[in-house]
Amino acid sequence: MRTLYHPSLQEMSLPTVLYALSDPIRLDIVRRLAENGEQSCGALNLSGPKSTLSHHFKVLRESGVIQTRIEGTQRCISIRNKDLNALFPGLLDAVLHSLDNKNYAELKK
Amino acid sequence: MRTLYHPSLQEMSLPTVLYALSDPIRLDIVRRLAENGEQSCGALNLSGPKSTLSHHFKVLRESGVIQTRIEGTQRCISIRNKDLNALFPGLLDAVLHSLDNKNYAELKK
DNA sequence: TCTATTGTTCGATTATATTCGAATAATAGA
DNA sequence: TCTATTATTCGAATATAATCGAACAATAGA
Repeated sequence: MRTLYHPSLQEMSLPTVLYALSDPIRLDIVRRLAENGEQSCGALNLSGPKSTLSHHFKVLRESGVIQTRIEGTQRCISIRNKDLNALFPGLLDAVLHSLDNKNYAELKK
Repeated sequence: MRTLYHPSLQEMSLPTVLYALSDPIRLDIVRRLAENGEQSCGALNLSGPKSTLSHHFKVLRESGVIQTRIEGTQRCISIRNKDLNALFPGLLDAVLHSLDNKNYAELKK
């Protein structure tokens, strides 16, 4: 828990990023971060067991989609916009716009 | 084998499409289809066991990424461009451009 | 120092995916 | 009808991922 792994640009890959984004809960996290900017994990106000959410934060972080900044007892997470756009231009925007474009009832349960 | 399932627009979802695209082999298939248009499975000239490749074709098809047209003993597959762009505007282009943008050595083995 | 807060990590269970040989299906052509 | 071609499906083995309670870690504040 001391240090949290973040991949370098070289370590990031498209399949891994797409995989991280292929889960409704994780998409929901990314959408909230895109709307409201950096937030602590708790501030996202997600439902479900903490350990499950922590797992999803980890998948997103280790794929390079988000970064985690430690501040006291909190973990402030945000989207790695710059890095994502450098490697995969337009991808994140397309994903976020698609979320607006379509109904994802499974995200709202 | 008589009929091959294709999801309707309503049945397609972003997580499922992203998942289908999150595999190097499947990304390779999509890239080849984007470059050369509709082709029979065999014409793609992919390496590896047929049953494995057939599995990947199925994942792509059942997610809505590709469509399969039966012609004799062959299966002609192509990207569902129109449907993908209607539901997830810009997503496929971003994925394809990302493939050009970055090196994916793991695709070339 | 004690306690509350905020998350992570561990470990076990369950679920889902991947892989690929063998069998099968459908068709074309001789 | 027989055979080759093309690809899917089956089934079993292996691998990977999701879930979540319980234990743990780190810090803030009283």
